Amino acid sequence: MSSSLKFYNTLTREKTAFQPIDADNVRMYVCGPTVYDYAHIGNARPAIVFDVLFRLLRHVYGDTHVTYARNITDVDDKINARALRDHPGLPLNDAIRLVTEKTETQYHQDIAALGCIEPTVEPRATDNIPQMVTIIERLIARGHAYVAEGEVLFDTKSMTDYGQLSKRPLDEQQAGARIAVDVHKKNPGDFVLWKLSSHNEPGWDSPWGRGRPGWHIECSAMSERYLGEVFDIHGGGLDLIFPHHENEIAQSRCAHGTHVMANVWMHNGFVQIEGRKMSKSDGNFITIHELLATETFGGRQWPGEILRLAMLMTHYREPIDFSVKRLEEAERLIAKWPAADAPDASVAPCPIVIEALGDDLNTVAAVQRLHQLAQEANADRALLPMFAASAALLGVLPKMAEVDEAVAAAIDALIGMRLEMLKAKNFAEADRIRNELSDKGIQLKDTKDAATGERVTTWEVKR
RNA sequence: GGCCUCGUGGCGGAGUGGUGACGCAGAGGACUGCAAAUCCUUGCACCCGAGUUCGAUUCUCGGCGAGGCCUCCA
Repeated sequence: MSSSLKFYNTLTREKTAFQPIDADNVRMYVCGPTVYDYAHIGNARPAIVFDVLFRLLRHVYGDTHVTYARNITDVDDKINARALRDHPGLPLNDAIRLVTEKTETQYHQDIAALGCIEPTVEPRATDNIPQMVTIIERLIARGHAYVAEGEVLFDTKSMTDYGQLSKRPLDEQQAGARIAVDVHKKNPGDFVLWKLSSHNEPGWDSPWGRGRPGWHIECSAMSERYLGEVFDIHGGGLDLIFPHHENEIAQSRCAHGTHVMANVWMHNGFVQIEGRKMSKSDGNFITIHELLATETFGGRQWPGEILRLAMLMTHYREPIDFSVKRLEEAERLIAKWPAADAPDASVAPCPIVIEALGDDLNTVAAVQRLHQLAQEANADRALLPMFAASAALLGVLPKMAEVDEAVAAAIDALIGMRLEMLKAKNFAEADRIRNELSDKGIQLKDTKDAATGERVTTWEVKR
């Protein structure tokens, strides 16, 4: 493979060349949503960022040679709470299913609007309980986990190099002293693999009784099932580094006896509002749905492609301060880009765009180049396919507006009338026609024929 | 307290040991009957201090400032 990809690896804190374990099957896992409520725009960032990465990998290694797994977390105490709150009359399992199905559907609609293509597999935690039990059994058998007071806990002291990802040695953690030190834990940093459920909590039978999994174990189980014990890339938000990913690593490595879980760990930065992390628990967040379908942000709705472009205008590891001004700039940019259908695979994207993306997903440079290509394509239609292929790689290609032939003919007729009015210097009538079309969302553009100096009018559907 | 990021013009943002990207907005102009679109021109910056260097925005150290993780969290 000639294209060279480099990614910043949280594990080493360095940008290094990417070498897939198997170029015929490049494997990536990304932590997906916990489905209890609308996803906020901060949740959209990893979905978009790793969607771009997925597209890039598919371009480099081939569409059928990349496996992208993104999970749905549908077992969680927040889901239970939401189910009890919203559907108090129903049996718990039914209430939970209502909450998770509704939220999952909404999530899929939201990120589809943001231009994200579907991952190869999207496993659910509840479909992988036996796999989790198997891993926990293995951890116990290998002396990395123990049972105490109805919980199965991971024994962090049993792993000599625990803390590599977050660079947080165990002894130093105690300085924080904010970890709830339960007496039944051998060490304060030990975390739950399995906990018993009461009657009004969802539960599954296990060797340790009817219970439910801890937070981290699902990703270990699902990544193993779909990607193998060791895979190429694991992604997620910065806040997952500790404890979630650290503990995933501990579980997977100790269960499998491997030196790494994933070779490359990539983490996206936060979306901020007024300089602070957007967070559900802090209450300062705006949902994707609100941006798309309501006027709560900036007094208007925002198309998904604008939200996506605004997101890609900042490097994925940097924080983004979400603002109306930023969205407006994205809108101005995209408004100048030509619409096109995605070309077939025979049209190569611009090498500069590929190179930019290959340099630790430098979407900023890629978008800048795209903007140049757009201007070139506007001047010379022959360059349109390359622009379109490049834009498609980023997932930000403006779609051709659907206009049927009869309408187009009517527009052309009106344009013909306007040109006649102009020749007759009947400006009032000419402007009336222009305004009439404008009101219907048709923007006229007057240019001059270079050879004859004659006025030439073209039109497009306003975006 | 421990551990991580980051600090570039009005805004967004690359990048580099040595001619101060680029985009958006702004200003001026061309074109136009007037617009829109397009094109041309243009002002504005590298947190502070010390060090290394012939030379630092770029390297080192120290400040200051912002944010994050250590508790559910993308």
